[in-house]
Amino acid sequence: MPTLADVGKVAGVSRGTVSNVFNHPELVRSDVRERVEAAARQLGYDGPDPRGRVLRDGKFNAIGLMPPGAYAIADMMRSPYLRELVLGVSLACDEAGVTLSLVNGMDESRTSTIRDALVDGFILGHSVDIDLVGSARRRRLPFVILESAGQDINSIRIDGRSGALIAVRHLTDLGHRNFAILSVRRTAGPPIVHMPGSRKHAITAGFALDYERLEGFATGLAEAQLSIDDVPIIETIPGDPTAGAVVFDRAPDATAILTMSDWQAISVLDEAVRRGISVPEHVSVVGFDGTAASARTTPPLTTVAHDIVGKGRLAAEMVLANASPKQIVMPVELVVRDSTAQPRG
Amino acid sequence: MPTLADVGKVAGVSRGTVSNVFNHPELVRSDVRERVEAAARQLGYDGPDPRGRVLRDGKFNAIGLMPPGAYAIADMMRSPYLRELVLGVSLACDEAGVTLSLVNGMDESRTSTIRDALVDGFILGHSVDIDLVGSARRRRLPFVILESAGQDINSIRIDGRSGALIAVRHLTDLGHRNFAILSVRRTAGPPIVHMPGSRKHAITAGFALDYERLEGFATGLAEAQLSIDDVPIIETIPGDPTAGAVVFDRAPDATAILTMSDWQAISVLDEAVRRGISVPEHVSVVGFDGTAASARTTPPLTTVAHDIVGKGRLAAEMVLANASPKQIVMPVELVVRDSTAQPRG
DNA sequence: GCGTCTTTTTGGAGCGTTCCAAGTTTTTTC
DNA sequence: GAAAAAACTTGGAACGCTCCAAAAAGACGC
Repeated sequence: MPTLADVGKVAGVSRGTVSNVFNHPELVRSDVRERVEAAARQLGYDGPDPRGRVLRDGKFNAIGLMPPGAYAIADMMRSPYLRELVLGVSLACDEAGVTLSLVNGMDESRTSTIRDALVDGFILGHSVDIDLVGSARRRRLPFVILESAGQDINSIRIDGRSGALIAVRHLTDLGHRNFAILSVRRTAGPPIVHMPGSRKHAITAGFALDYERLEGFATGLAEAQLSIDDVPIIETIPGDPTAGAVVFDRAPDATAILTMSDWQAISVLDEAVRRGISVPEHVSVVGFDGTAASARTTPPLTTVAHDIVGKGRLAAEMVLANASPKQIVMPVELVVRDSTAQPRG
Repeated sequence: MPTLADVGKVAGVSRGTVSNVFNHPELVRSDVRERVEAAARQLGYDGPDPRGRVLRDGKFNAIGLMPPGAYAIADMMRSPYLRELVLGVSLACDEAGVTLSLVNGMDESRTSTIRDALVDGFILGHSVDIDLVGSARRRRLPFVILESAGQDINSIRIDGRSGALIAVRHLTDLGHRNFAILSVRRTAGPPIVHMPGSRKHAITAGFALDYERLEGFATGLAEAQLSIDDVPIIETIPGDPTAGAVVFDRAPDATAILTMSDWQAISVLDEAVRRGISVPEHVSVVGFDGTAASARTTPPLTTVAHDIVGKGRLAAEMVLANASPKQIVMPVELVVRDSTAQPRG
């Protein structure tokens, strides 16, 4: 493969001039420029090799996005939530003319991914086991971590506690007394069921966000003289298609199902159709996230919404701006649609 | 920032040995390894800088995906079709441990994107105006182009002609005689309406796929003694939310609407709801692509389906394998659901 | 202990570019 | 037509790494 220097030799000019022909043509006299271009054509040289540029400039013009938890990059296309997050990130990347690299990071390999990715900054979804923040720090690149707090680092998270609280209040106001909670399992594996009595207070390890939401649920239930300890809690990975079935099997008496993502709520809705259970007549369902998908289900989903696209965009902008660390908490809001109603008689 | 050489100096060993500690630790005696690791810790050196590695190895361990037509990378999250395509690509990337770079390419900048992207190969969605193939060739990297033919290059396309044909046959078999066609506009801009009589034979520039499909429609109509020249043809960009409205406004007598993507068909379905037109009682609608979304609409969409995820996966595998050029044509199949029925009396 | 074989370590070469201060040529001005 | 100013070109330095052939060190057998 010809290089800048080869072209220069043929055209009888220096490397620097050839470089200028491609990058700053206005600095080169036109006859020289033409000679260089002719030489380049003759050698089949099509402009500076990005590899050399990267070393010299030290920049990749790309940011990396790593999915949270046990997700692979393919899951970012499947999850309604992640899809909107990626949309927001890509909007900012489009504007900044920067490439978006979807970097994989299943568990152990996450840290090596961080070490080796060809990016100028990261957006990290949080992981349970791994010291992502430490790895990211060591790489000395700007980064934002989502749904996780931390001093002196960029983070964006939602107010999960309030979100959970308003969801429960909405349902208790409607008169519900029998709940089930569909919580998130953050590691790969089958659903975990915690029935009342048969469990410790603490639930399987999750993200900070998950504990917060559980707390919010507990507070809301307590306000209605109910205890979360009497509520079945089922944990599934977000895309688990069996989530709905497990809920109906293990909590048949619930009149209200609280979930931690729209994706899970959709699974519940699908299973309800399969079993001839009608929503909201027999059972009320509340989603979480407020994805576009939640507005298009049958019935449209009541959900705890936040601006996912805006979150993704903001995350990308923070990475790109590389300013001093900020911790941002995004507000949530209950969007009431048709999947919740008073319990029957 | 410390470098390999700095670490070597502190540990009293050569650069090569430090490199081995990080990349081939089994080649280094353990006491030396520990000394090097200590030196690295002391200097805050966290492993070889990927910039140097890229220059030396000449590989990026990434493939680039460029969206077709006037799409930006954000649109890949919006379009049901592209979303599945990206899913397929990312599945193959996950398996190969390769990063997926979403590279932008609005029109003129596409070729420079190809020149500069930090990837080992490309998957290109076709573009109308630009000589993508030429640029990709010059970069001398393996690439696949989608929905576009070409000698001596990798390409994957669907059999659009047959797809269009079976869609029309399905509708004429049901007894439909009044059609409208919702075609694709491949450049940015508002809908273009071609009414019978007021148009030339040729339609606005599109992809090869679009012409093929128009041909297939024409053939199918001719089989039923109908002429495509009597059919209103409306061209919209795929995500245009007004597509449905334009169709109903300009082709109010149609009992059957042929589209070129599920996304457009969904827009028609939405507009039908808004106007109180019921599908399939008042009007039949056929989608194209066979996305997962098409199975979840109300009513579920009859559509010309192909294996989009498989296509994306295959494209990535071809790029990764870098074998001799293949031209692949994928079969299509009519999936009959509930959006088509006999026309009313 | 000495030669032989094996395991480790070394340091030069090269990957292709861009920057920049210094040098050279061309143009302008009087 | 010479001096000054402007325009253009040059080539060394640096970016940080990995490979590899050769050198050095260590292990082993007798």
